[in-house]
Amino acid sequence: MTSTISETREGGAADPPPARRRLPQQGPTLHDELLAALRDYIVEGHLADGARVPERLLCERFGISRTPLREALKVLAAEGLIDLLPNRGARVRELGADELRALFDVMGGLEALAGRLACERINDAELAEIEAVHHEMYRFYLRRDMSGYFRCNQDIHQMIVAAAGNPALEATYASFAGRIRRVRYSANLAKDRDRWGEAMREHEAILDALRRRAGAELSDILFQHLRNKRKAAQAEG
Amino acid sequence: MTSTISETREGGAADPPPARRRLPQQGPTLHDELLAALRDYIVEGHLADGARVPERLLCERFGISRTPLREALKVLAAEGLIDLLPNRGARVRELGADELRALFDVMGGLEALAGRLACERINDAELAEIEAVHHEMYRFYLRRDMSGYFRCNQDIHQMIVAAAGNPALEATYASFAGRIRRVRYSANLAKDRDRWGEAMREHEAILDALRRRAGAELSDILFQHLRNKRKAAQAEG
DNA sequence: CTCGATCAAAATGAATGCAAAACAGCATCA
DNA sequence: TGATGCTGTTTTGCATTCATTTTGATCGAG
Repeated sequence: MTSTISETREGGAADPPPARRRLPQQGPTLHDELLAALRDYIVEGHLADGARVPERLLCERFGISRTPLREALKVLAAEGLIDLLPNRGARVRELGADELRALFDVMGGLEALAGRLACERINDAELAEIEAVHHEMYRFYLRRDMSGYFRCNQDIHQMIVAAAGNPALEATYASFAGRIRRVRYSANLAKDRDRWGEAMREHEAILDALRRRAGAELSDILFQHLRNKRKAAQAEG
Repeated sequence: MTSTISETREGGAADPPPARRRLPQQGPTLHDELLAALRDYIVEGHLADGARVPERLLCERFGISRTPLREALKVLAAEGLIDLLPNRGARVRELGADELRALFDVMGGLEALAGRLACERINDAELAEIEAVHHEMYRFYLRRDMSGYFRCNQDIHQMIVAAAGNPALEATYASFAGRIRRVRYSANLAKDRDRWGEAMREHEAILDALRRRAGAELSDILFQHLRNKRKAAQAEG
């Protein structure tokens, strides 16, 4: 990621503007890079919930003027990552339990759709890839390696969405995933051994339905899978 | 709609800026109104497919400067209504057959989700409302009144989405509906008597599943319903 | 006559400037 | 002592300005 936009480090806030480079705007637009950088910055959780997002500060941090920053903020507001209060600046959107549930349900619906579409298009090679990751995930499960398990888990869901071959779906899914990722729902499966096993069984069912190209069935499983995931995450607050 | 933003009429383009009023920014933000106005303007199809969207012109039309307009354009680009080519301005996004199919599929997935959620929450009063519109639609069908039929049809789908009680879903659904509405898919049911009857039967099934609160089943029906709708629309291109 | 290069005009991307609104601190008063 | 009104500062929203790129046209060569 050799981006033009680079965050100056977080700790020392008293940096003089680091001599803005004036490279001749080669390929990608400055605005787009800034947008992506800001989105990552927020999704990664560097800003506290409900925290003000002062323009001035971010301008200095990213070394740009207010105009492109404000454009990016409008887009992020439209995406639902921040709230834009008139004359009162931007705040990181806080997610109440209800909103979080709503987002999870939409994620479930999107995955359900992805599963249905994937059953129509997926070929054996793609399926084999997913199966490979699935087995890797199973090994992590046996070893009780949560971080590895999570990584595989996320990869599988992402691969199903990709297998749907629907760019609009993929983009929407990514957007919702970002909104949810902000939340620290440490769905701590280690403390809930039952849920972990249940999730593993659900994944077996997912793969089985996918192998059989059973679209409607896979759709249901995926939606319920997300539901259960949400419940496990919220139960533990 | 007594909006601050009002389009000057379309025909005469040689209007001098109509003495911009400087009211003290009362309630709603100027930017938001502009955004909504522009979105409507594009969704309503006032701009040809792939047409350039010249900033200057729109600035004069809406009586504002380029800054808020450009902010709105960024948002619309993020929503997928327009393409923003670097240094080459904005163009109304053209939808090829593939993209249109992808959008329809997502709409189908969203409606499927809405149906599932609606089955969990809907009460008898809401159900009765939908049934009322359904019967009204049936009367339009018997009279072969397409425009009335379409209106009811759209209302029903909207009501199902609303009954899901999920703001995020509702917003996403509205966004996709706007993107699709741009397309002139005159799903001319008059010419395809069979499809019209079939659609009517599908709606009967939808209502039946909703009455029985059969979420998964309704989900399938709605997705297939959208699929068939798309096929009918595209068959006639 | 067609194709390519050069140059003026327009449009875009970003920065700066300015007026209005919100915020913070202090003084005043009940 | 606590609430309230005033004032200076900061922040936001929009307009304007500047630099760069694209666009269109004219001219010339093959």
